[in-house]
Amino acid sequence: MRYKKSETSIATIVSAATRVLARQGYANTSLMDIAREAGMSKGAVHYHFPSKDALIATVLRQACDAVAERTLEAWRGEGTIDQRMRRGIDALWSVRQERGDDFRVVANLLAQSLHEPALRPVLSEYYQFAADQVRDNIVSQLVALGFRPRVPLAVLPRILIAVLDGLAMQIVVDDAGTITKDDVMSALESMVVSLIEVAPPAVTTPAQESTSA
Amino acid sequence: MRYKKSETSIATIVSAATRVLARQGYANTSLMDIAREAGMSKGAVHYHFPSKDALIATVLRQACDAVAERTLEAWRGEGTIDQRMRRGIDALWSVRQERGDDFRVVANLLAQSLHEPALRPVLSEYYQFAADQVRDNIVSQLVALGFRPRVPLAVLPRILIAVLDGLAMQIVVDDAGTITKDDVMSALESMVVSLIEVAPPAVTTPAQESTSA
Amino acid sequence: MRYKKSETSIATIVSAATRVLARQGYANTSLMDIAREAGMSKGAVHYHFPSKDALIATVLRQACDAVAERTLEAWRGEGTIDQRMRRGIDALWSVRQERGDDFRVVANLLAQSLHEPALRPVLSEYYQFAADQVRDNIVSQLVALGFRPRVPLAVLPRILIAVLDGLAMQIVVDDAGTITKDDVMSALESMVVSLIEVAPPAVTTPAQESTSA
Amino acid sequence: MRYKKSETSIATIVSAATRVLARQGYANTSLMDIAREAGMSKGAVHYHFPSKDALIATVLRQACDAVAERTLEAWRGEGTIDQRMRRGIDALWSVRQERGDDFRVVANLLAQSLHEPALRPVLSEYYQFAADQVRDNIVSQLVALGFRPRVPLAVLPRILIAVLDGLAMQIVVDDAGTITKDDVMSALESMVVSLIEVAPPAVTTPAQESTSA
DNA sequence: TATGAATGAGCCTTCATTCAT
DNA sequence: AATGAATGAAGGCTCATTCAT
Repeated sequence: MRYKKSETSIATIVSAATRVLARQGYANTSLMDIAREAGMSKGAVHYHFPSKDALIATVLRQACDAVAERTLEAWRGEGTIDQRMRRGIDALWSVRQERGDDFRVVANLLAQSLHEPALRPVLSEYYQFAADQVRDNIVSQLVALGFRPRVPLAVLPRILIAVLDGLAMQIVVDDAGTITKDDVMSALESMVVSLIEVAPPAVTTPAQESTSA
Repeated sequence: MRYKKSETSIATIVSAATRVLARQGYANTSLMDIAREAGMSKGAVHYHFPSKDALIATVLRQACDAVAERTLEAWRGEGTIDQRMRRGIDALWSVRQERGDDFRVVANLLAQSLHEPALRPVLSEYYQFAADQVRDNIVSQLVALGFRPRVPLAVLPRILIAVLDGLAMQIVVDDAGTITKDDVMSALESMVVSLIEVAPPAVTTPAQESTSA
Repeated sequence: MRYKKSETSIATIVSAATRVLARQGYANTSLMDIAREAGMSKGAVHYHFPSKDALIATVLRQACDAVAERTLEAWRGEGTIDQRMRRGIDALWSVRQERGDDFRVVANLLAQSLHEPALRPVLSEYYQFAADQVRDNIVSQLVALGFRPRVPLAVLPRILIAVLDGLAMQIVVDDAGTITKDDVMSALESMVVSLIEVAPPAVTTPAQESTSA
Repeated sequence: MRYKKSETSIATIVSAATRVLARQGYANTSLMDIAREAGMSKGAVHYHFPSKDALIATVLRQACDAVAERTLEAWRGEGTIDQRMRRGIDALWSVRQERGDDFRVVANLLAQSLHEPALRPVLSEYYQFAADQVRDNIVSQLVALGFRPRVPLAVLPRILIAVLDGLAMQIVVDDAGTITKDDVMSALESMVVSLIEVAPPAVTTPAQESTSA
C-alpha cells in the first residue's frame, strides 16, 4: 500500500522516458526532458533512479519486453500451424515497420551498445528471446513435419530476425523505399522453406543436386 | 597550391573524427576529442567545418564510401562467377563482422539518423549503392543464367544486405554468440538460391549446367 | 514517558552525526549521510532538528563537552600534585593526538566557525573551560606554591592549550612528523616552569614548605 | 607573449578565489562565486583549471607562500640579533592575528585537510618552511651563543609555531579574548629562553633545584 | 513519531560556438 | 590557416527542506 505512489511514479517516469527517447534518441535526451514529459521535477526522477544510466537500463529492459510481448501474442491464439506462423511473422515485421516507441528505443540503444557495454546483456537476452520464439513456433514445427534445416538449428531463427532488423534499418533511412509488406512476407516464407531441406519424401531433388554439385 | 594545406587539414580532421567516433560513439564524442586526436585546436576544426553536424555529415559520407569501396574491390578481380560471388559476399560479411572504424561509424550514425533526418539521405544512398552491387554482381548473374526470382528484383539485394546487417547487430550485442562465418555463408547461399525459383519444368536446367561449367 | 522515545532518537542522531562528521568533515557531510548512519529517514532527522545548522550546533556542543570531560577526569583522582598535573597534561595531549571523533568534530567546526559566527560562542566557551581547567589545576597550584607568572594569569593557560592545539594541527598534516609524545611532555613542563618566575630572593620558599608539609 | 593573457587570467582567478575562500570558507564557496568575483564566466575558470580541486590546490599553495613570504621579510633587514628575532616573532604573530585573506585560506584548508589528504603535502611543506625559518633565525642563533635546548632542536621551532597557531584559533572564536599582543610577545620570549638551558655560566639555579625537588 | 515522496536551487563540469589575434 | 581565450547554455547530480500520510 505504502509503496503504491512510488511504483506509480516509476511507471510514469519510465513511460515518459520511453516516449522521449523514442522521439529524440539517446544522444539528445536529457533528464530534464524526461522530467518535463513526466510532469515532475528533475529531482523526483533522481529520487527514483540513482542515475541516468540506471533509468535508461530500466527503459531498455521494458522496451525489450514490450516488443517481445507484442509478437508473443501473435503466436498464441488459434488457427492452423500455417496461420499461426504467418501471424507470428506478420507481428515480427509489423512491430519493426511501425516503428513504435518501444522499437525505436530498442533500435537506438542497440547502436548505443556499441559503445556502452553495460547495455549489451539486456539486448543479448532480447535477441535470444526473439530467436527462441521463432525456433519454438516456426522451426520446431517444420522439423516436426519432417523438414531438416540446412543451417544449425540455433542459427536459423537468428537469421530470420536478422532479415527483419536489417530491413527495418533500411526503411528508417528511406521510408519511401521499395519494400512492401508483401515483399517481406513472401521473401521470408521462401527463405524459411529454402533453409529447410525436405527430408522424408524426396531423397534428392533436382535442385539440390545442382546446388551440391 | 594555396588550397593544399587546407585540404590536408580537412582530411586529417575527418580521419581523426572517424577514429574517435568509432571508438566513442556519437553521443560521447566532443569536438575537443576530435581536435585532440587530429593534433589541432578546437578553433581549427571550426575553421574548416561550420558546425559539428557538418563535420559529422562529412565523416559519415566518407565512412559510407569506405565501406562500399571495400566490398567493391571484392567483386572485381578474377575468377569464375561463382568465385566472385563468394568473394563478394565474404567481403560484405567481413566488413561487418570485423567492425572496423568505418563500419562502426556508419552503424552508429545510422541509429542517430532515426532522430536526425539530415543524415538519412547519405545513408539511403549508401544502402542503394550496396544493393546495386549485389544486384549487379549476384542477382543479375543468376537471372542471366535463367533463374527467376520469387521476390521483386529490387527487393532481393536488399534482403541480402538486411541479413548481414541484422546479424552484425546481433554479434555486437553478444560476441560469443553461436553464429560462425560458415553459418552465415552457407545460409546466404541457401537463401540466394531459395529466393530464386528454378525454372519449373526443367529437371536439369541449362543454367545449372553453366554454373558447374 | 512520552518524551523518552524522542530523546533516544535525538541522542541517536547526534551520535551518528558525530561519527559522520568526524569521518567526512562538514563540507562533505549531508543530512542523508547522517540519517543513514542513524538508521532513520531524512524526514526523521528534520523532525527533531529544524535545520542542518541546528543539528550541527548541537553536535558541536556535545563534542566539546566530550573532549572537556575526557580531560576533566584526568585531573580528578588521586596522586600528588605533580602526578595529577602530569596526568592532566597527558590527557590534554592524548585527546588531540588520538584524533577521536569528538576532537575531529571540534577541529573541523572550529575552522567552519571562521565563516559561521553562530558556532563561535560554543567554541569560545569550550576554550574558556579548557583554560579554566588548566588554571585551576596547574597554574593556581604553582602560584600557591609561591611561583609568580611572568605573563598575566589568565593568559598562561591559554598558551598551554595553544601549544597543544597547534601541535595537533601539525601532526594532522604530517603524521610522520618528528614530534613525539615525550617531546611534547617535556617541552610543556619546561614551558610551564619558564613562564613562572621563581620568587627572586627565596632559596627555599615557604610555599614549598607547605607543599611538603 | 602569446600566453600573457592566460597568465593574467590565472592570476586574476587565483586572487579572486583567495578572497572568496577567505570570506566564505571552503564549504560555502562555489566556482560560481569565484567566477563572479573574478569578473569572468564559470567556463573561463574551468578553461584555466581542470577542476575545482586543482584551483583550490593552487590557491592554497599561493596562500602558503604569501604567508611565509610575509614573515621571511621580517628576519631579513638590519638590526641586532635581538631586534631581528623580535621583528620575526612579531611578524609571525601579526600575520595570524590580522587574519588576512591568505592566512584565513591556510587556516580553513588546514581543517579541510583532515578529510582531504590531497591538501596535506602542501601544508606539510608550509609548516616545515615556517619551522625552518624559526630554527635558522632564532634557535640557531641562540645555540651559537652557547645556549643548549632542552627539547630536540627540530621540535623547538615547531612548538613556537604551535603556540602562535593555537592562539590564533582562540582569537578567531573569541576576538574580545584577553590575549594582547604584548602577552604573546612576552610569553614567547620567556618560552624561548626557558626551552633553552643556559649552559656555561650557571651550573644550577635555585629554580631548577625546586623543580627537580 | 516517523516515513516516503517530491521540490527546486545550486553545484561541478562539459561543450559547441565565437572571436581577437 | 590556425590558436588560445572566453562564453553561456545545458547536463547530470546532490541536497536541505517541505509535506501528506
